[in-house]
Amino acid sequence: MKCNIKEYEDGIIIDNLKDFNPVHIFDCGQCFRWNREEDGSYTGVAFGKVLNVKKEEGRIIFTNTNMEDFNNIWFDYFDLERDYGEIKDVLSEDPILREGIKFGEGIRILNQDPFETLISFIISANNAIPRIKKSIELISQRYGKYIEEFRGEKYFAFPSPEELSVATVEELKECKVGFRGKYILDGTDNILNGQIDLDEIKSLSTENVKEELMKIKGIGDKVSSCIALFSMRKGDAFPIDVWVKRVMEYFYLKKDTKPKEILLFADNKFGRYKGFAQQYLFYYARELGIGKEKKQNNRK
DNA sequence: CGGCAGGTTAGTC
DNA sequence: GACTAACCTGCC
Repeated sequence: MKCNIKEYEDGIIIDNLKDFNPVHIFDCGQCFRWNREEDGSYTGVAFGKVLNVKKEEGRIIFTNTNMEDFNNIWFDYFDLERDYGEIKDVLSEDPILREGIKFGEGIRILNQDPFETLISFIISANNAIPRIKKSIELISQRYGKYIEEFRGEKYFAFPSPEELSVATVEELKECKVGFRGKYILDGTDNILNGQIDLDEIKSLSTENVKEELMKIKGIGDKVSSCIALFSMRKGDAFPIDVWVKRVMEYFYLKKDTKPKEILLFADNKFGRYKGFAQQYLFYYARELGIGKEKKQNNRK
């Protein structure tokens, strides 16, 4: 990478970091523990650390960290070794995606902790983002380790499988997970007793990763694709939620289409980068307000 | 305040 | 194999 990384008293500053837009990274549904501060920066928790991220005059400022943590955790977490220029070049061959890339400029797919991602996306099923965030926060407060206070807020790590295994369905209900409590426990069980080894399945093909993950109750096609894409470097995973379905039908298929067929189409069209394509399309859809035409009285 | 959003399961055909 | 009601909570 040709960018300039400097350490300062409370963190790291990077000049000339291409393809890094905090808004698009944190606001595209891939992560749930990042929150916007009043100054426009984002504070979040990952791998037991609290970090603040801000883009200012083309520089990226990582606050509350140091060179060691940056190298050991954040470099990989933010997928900084990946050349998004190459991905954008390939995807730009499609004229629709060329437009989408403009709106989603600076998006990166994070490499998150697999267990946290697994539980988070079990919670995401049939759920809305603010509620998902709330549940994950409550679970972290209740079962995770206290990390520190940052700008007046207390931060907790997401629990390990061991820490979460003491939970009961009743307790999880208090964390607002609704009917998903039993799925969370089934997932935790499967990881704890070694039925599914997340580090091991990482090396499988996307299709086989999904198959392994779907052995867990509450994990189907969409959720397993999200876990593969957002925590296991499976850039060819293509999670199809209602929004992706709408976007794909609107731009390409022009008619009601089953997820299986959408996946097939995406595979032909975008190939090994279809996971990234999905992220860019999401922004294009948002910009154009696709899906809102039926109910105009929406936000924004 | 009733209606609705949102993936997966489990049941029915 | 395809189709669909039910699941829980918060927001409109």
